[in-house]
Amino acid sequence: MGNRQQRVLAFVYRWLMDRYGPQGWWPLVACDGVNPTKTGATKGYHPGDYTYPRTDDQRVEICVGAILTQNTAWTNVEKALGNLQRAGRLSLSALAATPVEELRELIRPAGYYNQKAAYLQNLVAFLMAHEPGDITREALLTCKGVGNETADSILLYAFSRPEFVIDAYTKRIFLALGLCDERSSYMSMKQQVESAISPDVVVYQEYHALLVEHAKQHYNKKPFGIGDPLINIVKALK
DNA sequence: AACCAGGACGTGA
DNA sequence: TCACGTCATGGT
Repeated sequence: MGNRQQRVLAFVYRWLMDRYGPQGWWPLVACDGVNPTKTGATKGYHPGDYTYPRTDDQRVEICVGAILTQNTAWTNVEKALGNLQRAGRLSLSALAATPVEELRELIRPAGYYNQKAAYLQNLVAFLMAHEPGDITREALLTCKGVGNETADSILLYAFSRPEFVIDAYTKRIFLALGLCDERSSYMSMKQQVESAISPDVVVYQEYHALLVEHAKQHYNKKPFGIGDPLINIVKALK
């Protein structure tokens, strides 16, 4: 029964990669990656280069971005990250030394800045207290402010672990393609993909990024999925 | 002028 | 478990 879903998920990945090309997630402020074929925003992305993150600071930047982007447009996150970098606060030690009032002001453009400032301080303390090899999904989830998607984003993009990320876009697309229903849980969808696509950090990184890019084309205004060619293609698939 | 953005938490059924 | 209110800025 999972056999068709398996084929569909593999097909969708190839189709998206064919259409959009490598996405080069996660974006980094101090990264000069450029891909002229990419259709979406290219700033800070490094398509085809899977050697990131290269430094502890880049790892921290990804973790910070994962918190800041919660229910927030990435353009707003970029402003906050820019503030942090200009203030020299985009490192673990600098963040740990930043008073929460200052942190709030720096990340204000990302919204929910009171909550997120506290979440960031939690996460910074957590990261300082754990070795990279020591960081498990369960451990991350004990941080207040780190839920399923944020944990998986951190693991996949900052620590190169094969954890598939589900987000609101993924659910919209999977709904339209008949791969899940309205009340499918985060974990059920994650496990569905992870049992269909063998664990591979690069594939998981690209697949999630490709789903976001595709959703930005066809799934960010209601009714979702209008004009998405995948719907009919997948429907015709056996 | 609504509506949505790469969610998570606290609460009450 | 799960549905609902809350958190907040900025672009379309």
